[in-house]
Amino acid sequence: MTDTLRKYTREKIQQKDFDCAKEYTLSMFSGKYKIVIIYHLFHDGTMRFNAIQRLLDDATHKMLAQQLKELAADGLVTRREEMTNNRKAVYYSLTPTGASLMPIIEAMFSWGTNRLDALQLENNFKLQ
Amino acid sequence: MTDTLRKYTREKIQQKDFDCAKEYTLSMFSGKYKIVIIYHLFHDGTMRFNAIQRLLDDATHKMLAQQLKELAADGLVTRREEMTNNRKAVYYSLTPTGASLMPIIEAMFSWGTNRLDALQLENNFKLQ
DNA sequence: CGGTATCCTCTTCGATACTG
DNA sequence: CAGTATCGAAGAGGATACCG
Repeated sequence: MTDTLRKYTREKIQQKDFDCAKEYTLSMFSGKYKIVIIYHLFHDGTMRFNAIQRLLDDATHKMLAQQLKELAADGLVTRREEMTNNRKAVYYSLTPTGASLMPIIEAMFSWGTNRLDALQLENNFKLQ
Repeated sequence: MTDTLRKYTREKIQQKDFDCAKEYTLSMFSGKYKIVIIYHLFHDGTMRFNAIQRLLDDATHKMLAQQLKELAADGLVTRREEMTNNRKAVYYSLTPTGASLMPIIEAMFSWGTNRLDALQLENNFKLQ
């Protein structure tokens, strides 16, 4: 439903119905690879398309392009194109809006880490 | 990819690969209606299946049942069955683990609210 | 009342190939 | 190098019906 959610909230908002704030936020980063892209752009700074793809070795070319396009459309990421002797280089970087999602992503990281620790403890108890 | 993500992180974790903490957290509440269910169970307390469905008037019976089952499997929600003169009543409530997601959900709500306000301001500027 | 199974449709996503 | 188009397979999700 990832993209369905994005379309859904966009439509609601266009119809001046703003009663979907949490769903809207969720739709910002629930696309495939989006959290990781944001996370890396925040920590490593501006990156080229290929550099991002190398970080996400299981991401297909098509999917990555699509996700970056959506992130740009949502104002979380900027795209800068550069031509150096007939070679196109495209640089992506996080906007302030995109960076403002980091506290939430960090919170998700730390919740997940704690939760996984707790689950492991439970399992160890069971195994004893 | 909602459910795909849930399966993906579950598999990684079973293979003792815990390098997916944020994705794991995301998979906890990115199913259809899950944030809203958690939100309501937190604010309104224990509820019966039908009460939850009435709150989510566009949710189909099947989807709601499925999402509640997943939430229970993930330890975010508990299910309590009660038989009163041949009538089954099922009560759902949030576990402490489920409740511990609320700060993240609140953060998503407030990020979304701020962002939507900012976008409206931008539009007003454009229209002037 | 609450849960599940079946069927059917629309969307997602990967592989591949083609453009500038 | 980066982006897009096409095609096919898998998944999501609604409608409906049936079980306890």
